[in-house]
Amino acid sequence: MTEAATEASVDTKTRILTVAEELFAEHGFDAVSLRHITTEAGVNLASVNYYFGSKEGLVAEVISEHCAPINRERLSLLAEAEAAAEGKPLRVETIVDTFVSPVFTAAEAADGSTGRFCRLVGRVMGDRDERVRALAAKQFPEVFAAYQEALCRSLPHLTPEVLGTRLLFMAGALVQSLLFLDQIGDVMPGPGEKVDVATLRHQIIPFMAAGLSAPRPDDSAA
Amino acid sequence: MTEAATEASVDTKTRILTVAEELFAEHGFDAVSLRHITTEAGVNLASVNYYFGSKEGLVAEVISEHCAPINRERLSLLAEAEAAAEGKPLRVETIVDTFVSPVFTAAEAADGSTGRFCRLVGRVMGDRDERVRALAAKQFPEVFAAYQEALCRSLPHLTPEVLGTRLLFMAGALVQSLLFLDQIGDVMPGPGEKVDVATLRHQIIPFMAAGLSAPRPDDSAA
DNA sequence: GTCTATACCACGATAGAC
DNA sequence: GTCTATCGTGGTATAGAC
Repeated sequence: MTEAATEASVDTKTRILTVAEELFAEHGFDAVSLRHITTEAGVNLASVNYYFGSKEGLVAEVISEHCAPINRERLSLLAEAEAAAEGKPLRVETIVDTFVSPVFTAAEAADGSTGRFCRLVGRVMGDRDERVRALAAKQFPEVFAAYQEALCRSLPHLTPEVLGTRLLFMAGALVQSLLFLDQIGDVMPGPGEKVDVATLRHQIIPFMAAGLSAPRPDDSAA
Repeated sequence: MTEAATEASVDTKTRILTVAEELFAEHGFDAVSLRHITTEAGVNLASVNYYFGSKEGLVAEVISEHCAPINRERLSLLAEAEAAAEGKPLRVETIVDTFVSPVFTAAEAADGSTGRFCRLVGRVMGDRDERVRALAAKQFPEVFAAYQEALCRSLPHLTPEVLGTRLLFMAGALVQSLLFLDQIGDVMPGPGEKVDVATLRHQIIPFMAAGLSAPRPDDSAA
């Protein structure tokens, strides 16, 4: 941020980040020690604290590096779709697609297994440490507002408040699905129904679109 | 389990459990040390290991004590509804209600703040430690199967596989909503829109019912 | 500025005395 | 069944070399 990075510092810093990302995705944030990371990266233990301030700082950096481009692509795809629609409200499925697709695209683009990336994303939002979640949530308001606005135009029978809540439901379903991807077999009793990322992506869009488009809560009260 | 519990041992064990539940809900599973728990409970540090084997064992016990009654009530409410329907398929909203209500009932019944309980439930499923999630998932197949069957009857146009996946989406949305309840203000950009448990409960049912009832994935493919 | 060596304190776990 | 003492490992802070 403040200093012009020399080659050496960039090397050390990125080496830490690369290894950390790998190990965090594989074993979780607090199952991986700084000693493990620094040994694997061939750097000194204290350099983590030097470059990132703390372990949490390192975690935050890893999170940022993954979430920022996804959110940027979301806004970009949404803007594209809106430009193409020329003022007309978008189909809800289209809106959902721009929200969901960047996540799966990133998952497939990640070198190595896609499962690793999914677990990392899932871990971020599902983390029990409030500070970690807060870091992830920090990037969200802008994205949230854009989708809320788009949905308001497409679903004029619903209030912004209701749509806001439903956006949270949507994000929750997505995140939790990613988190449980690797142990779906444990919770599904059926015989080896394996659910892969492609299936998930294909099935989640109609679910979300229908949920978002549901009648007003008051209309279906028990 | 194996030994007949004496008064003293029960006292120590339950005292640990009570304090642990409180502190876990408040600060998270690994933010609370065994020393913190045992000091607060007025028992010796080693007694946790004696009664629960490990910290993870204690966590598992706390989880079990919360999830088991919720899942029992789910099955009970579902069975009641099915008995009342006399063989006819249930309304999807009814099914969703039996799934969601026990969670919120438990949240409101918890002495102290309801937020604490919500966070605990959220933490269990959102935990980054796979072993913790696996413990929670262990109780699920039975519940999962019952709901999958009920939904198949109510939504005959959908396959069990699709409904199974949507059940996961539903559970995910619920869990993640609980987890983020206390920091919704951070992610929602609007001016102080506070979302309380009652609102959440009221709004989540139509969302889920509509999502579950959505057309087959193939029908709405892009 | 960048990096290293090292010391510190809190944690979970366990062995063995009582 | 309960306690004390202790072990290995964790994150963190700092003094000082380059």
